[in-house]
Amino acid sequence: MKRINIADVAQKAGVSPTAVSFAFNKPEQLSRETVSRIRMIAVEMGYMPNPMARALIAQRSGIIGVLLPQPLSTVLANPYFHTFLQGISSMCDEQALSLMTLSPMNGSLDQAIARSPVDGYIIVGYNEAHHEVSLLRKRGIQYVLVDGDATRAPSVNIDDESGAYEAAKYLIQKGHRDILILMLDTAFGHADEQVHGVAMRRMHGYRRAYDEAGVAWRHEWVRPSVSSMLGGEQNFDAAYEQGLRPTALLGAADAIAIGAIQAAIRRGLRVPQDLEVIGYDDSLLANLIQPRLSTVHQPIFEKGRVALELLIGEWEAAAERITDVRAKQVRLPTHLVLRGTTT
Amino acid sequence: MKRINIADVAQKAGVSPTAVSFAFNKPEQLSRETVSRIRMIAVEMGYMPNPMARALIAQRSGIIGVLLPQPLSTVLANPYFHTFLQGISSMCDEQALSLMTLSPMNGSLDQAIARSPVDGYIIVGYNEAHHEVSLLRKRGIQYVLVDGDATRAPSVNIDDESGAYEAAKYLIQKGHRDILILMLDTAFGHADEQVHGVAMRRMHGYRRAYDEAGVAWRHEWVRPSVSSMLGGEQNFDAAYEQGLRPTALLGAADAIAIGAIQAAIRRGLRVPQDLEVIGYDDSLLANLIQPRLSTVHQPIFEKGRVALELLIGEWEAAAERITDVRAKQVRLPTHLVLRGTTT
DNA sequence: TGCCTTTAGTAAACCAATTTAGTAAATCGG
DNA sequence: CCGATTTACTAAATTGGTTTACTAAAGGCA
Repeated sequence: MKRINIADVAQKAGVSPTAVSFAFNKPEQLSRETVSRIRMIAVEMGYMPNPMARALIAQRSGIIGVLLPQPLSTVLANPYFHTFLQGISSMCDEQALSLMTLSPMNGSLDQAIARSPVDGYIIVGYNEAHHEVSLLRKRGIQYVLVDGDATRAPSVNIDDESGAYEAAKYLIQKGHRDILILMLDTAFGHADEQVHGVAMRRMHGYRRAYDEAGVAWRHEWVRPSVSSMLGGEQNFDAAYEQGLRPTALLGAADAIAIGAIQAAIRRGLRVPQDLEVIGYDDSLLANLIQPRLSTVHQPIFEKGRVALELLIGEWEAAAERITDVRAKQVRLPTHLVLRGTTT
Repeated sequence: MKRINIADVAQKAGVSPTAVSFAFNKPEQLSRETVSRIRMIAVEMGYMPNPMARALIAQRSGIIGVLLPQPLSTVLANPYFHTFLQGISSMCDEQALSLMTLSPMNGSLDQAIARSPVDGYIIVGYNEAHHEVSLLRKRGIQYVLVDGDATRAPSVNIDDESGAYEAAKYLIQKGHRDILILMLDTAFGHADEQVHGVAMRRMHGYRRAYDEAGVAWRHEWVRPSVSSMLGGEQNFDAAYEQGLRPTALLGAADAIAIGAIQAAIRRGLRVPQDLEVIGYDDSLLANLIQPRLSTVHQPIFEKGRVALELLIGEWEAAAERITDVRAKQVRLPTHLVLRGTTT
C-alpha cells in the first residue's frame, strides 16, 4: 500500500504536479474548473501533501520542542510540569503551533535534538553554559531557557530566592528553630551535572532568613531530596531516624513537602500542630491534599506562556535580522501562600 | 545567520557532500583519516543534518503522534491522561521514539494531521467510523484506536461495562436505592459528535446492575457531567437543588466523583457515612485525596504501553506486507477497588 | 607487463513537495 | 491585422540530505 504523492494526483487529473500544488496553495493561478477538478480528485484519492517535504521546503514545521531534563514518564509524574506544559500549550493553541516534548535519549540530548524537526526550543532546567545548549546557539536555532541561568539567551525564571526567604522567615518568626529543610538534590551538583541555579537560589533564600534572624544554619538539618513524594517521605524518615525532631519543615518543592507530611503523619505527628510545613511551587496538588499545603506560589502556567512568547519574539527578531537586541530576561514574582499546614 | 548544510562542510573539508554523508552513516566507505577530518570540521562548524531532509528520505521520522480529543491544555488538566501518556512515553523511551501530542486545531483534526511528520498515530477517544480516522486508513498511515470502537483497526479498550456493573452492584447490595449517577456527557451525544462508546458501556454496566437487582432506573437521578472536578461539583449541587437527596454516588470518572465529594462536604455531608462514593479510572488523584476514593481500577499506564506496542506491530506487519492479519483488539480488565469513600 | 581486485572517492538520481521562470494560446487595443 | 498583454499552465530549479552506480588510482598476482 503505497502512499500516493502529488505526481499520482497530477497524472490522474492529466495536469502537471505544479498545477496540483497551485490548486491548494495558489488557486488564482489556475482556472476555476481546473482547481475544483484537481481538488475533487485529490480528495477522492485521499491525497495530502507530505508534511516532511513541506517542512523541508518551507524551512519551518510549525512544531516547537520542549527540552526536558528527565524522561517524559518521569516528568509527567510531576504536577509542576502539568501546569507548565498547560501554559505552553494554551499559547500553542492560540498560535496554531504543535508541541513536541523531547527528553534525553539514553542520557544524551544530542540525539533527541538531531532528529527533531522543530522550529525552536523551550529548554527547561539547563543553563546557558550547558554543552547542548551552546550547540544550538552555534547552529542558529532559536531557543528560550526556563529555570536556567542565562545572560545572552532569552530566559524565564522566577524569584526563587525571595520566595524561599519569605517562607523561612515566616517559620523563624513564629519561633521555630528546629526546621528540617528538604532541599532539591540538584543544589548539591553531582560530578557530571552542573549545579542548578534554581536550587541554589532557593537555598540562598532560606539561608538569608536564617542569617538575618541570627539563627545558626546547621548542615545536618539540610537534606538533598529528589523532587518527588517518595523523596520527601524517605528523607523525612531518614532525618527522624538520625534523631532529628523538627517542629517545622521547608520543602523546596511541593511534592517533597507532601511526601514528608505523609511520613510525618505515619509517625503520629499532627500537621500543623506538631509540624508546620511550607512547600514550594504551589502546584495543583497543594490544593488537593488535606490539610491544604502552605507554599510559595510561583506563576507556573504563565511561565509556560511567557516562554513561548519569548520564543516567538526570537523568530521575529531573526526574520528581521535584528541581532543586536539584548535578549529578554524575564523574572516572574513569587509569594507566600498560607493554607492549612501552617497555623 | 544562515544554517550550515552538508555542502558547506563538504567545501571546507575539500570533499563531496557524499563523503560527508558517508563520514556519518557509512564510515567504512572512506579512509580513516578522511572520516576523522570530516567529523572534526563538522563539529567545529556545528553541523548537524537537517532532520526534515533526513525524515523525508528515510520515509520515517521516529515520531509518533497522539491524537487527543481536546486541546492539550484541557487534556493536561486530567490526571487520567497523565498516567496514560506516561505509559506511552515509557515505551517511547525504550524504543527511542519521540512523542508528539496533537489536538484539534480550531476544531479540526485535519489540519493537525496534515502538518505532522509522524510515523503513526495513537488515537484517543475516536471511533473507527470517524471521518478523520477513515482518512488515515485511506492514506495508508498506521494507527491504533484507544477508547474507541473498532472492528477493522487495532484498538485498546477496557472492560468498561463490567467495571461499572460491579460498582453499581456493590452500592445496591449495601441497600442504597437513592444513588446519584454522574455520567460522562459524551454518553448523550451532541448533534455534531458521535455517541462515545466508553460512556455508553459504563452506563450499560450501571444499568445492568439495576436491572438484575430489580431496582428502578430513574432518569432524573442520572446526570451528564463534563469530565472534570468542576463538572462534578456543579452537577452535585444542581441535583441537590432539584431536591434529590442521594445516599450514594456513582461517578463515571474520578474527577467527577472528587468534585462531587467536595460539593457534598460543603453541604455538611460526611463521606462515607452520609454519602458513599465510587469513582471510575483509579487515577493517581484517587489515592491522594482524603478519604481515599473507592473507584473502578483500570490499567491506565499499561493501556498506553499496549497501544504503542500495537502500533509497532502495525509497522512490522506493513513492512512485511502482511495485510490479511486480523487487527488486534485488546480489552484490558477492570476491577473494583474499595478505599475510604465506601464503608 | 598485463589483468584483476580493492580502495577511496564522486556524480547523479531520488525523496516530495514549492516556487520561479518561461511558454503557448487567447484576448485586447489601436 | 499586428503587437502587447493576459490567462492557464508547465519545465526546471530548489530544499538538504541519502543512496546507487560509476570512476580513477592503487595494490596484488602471475
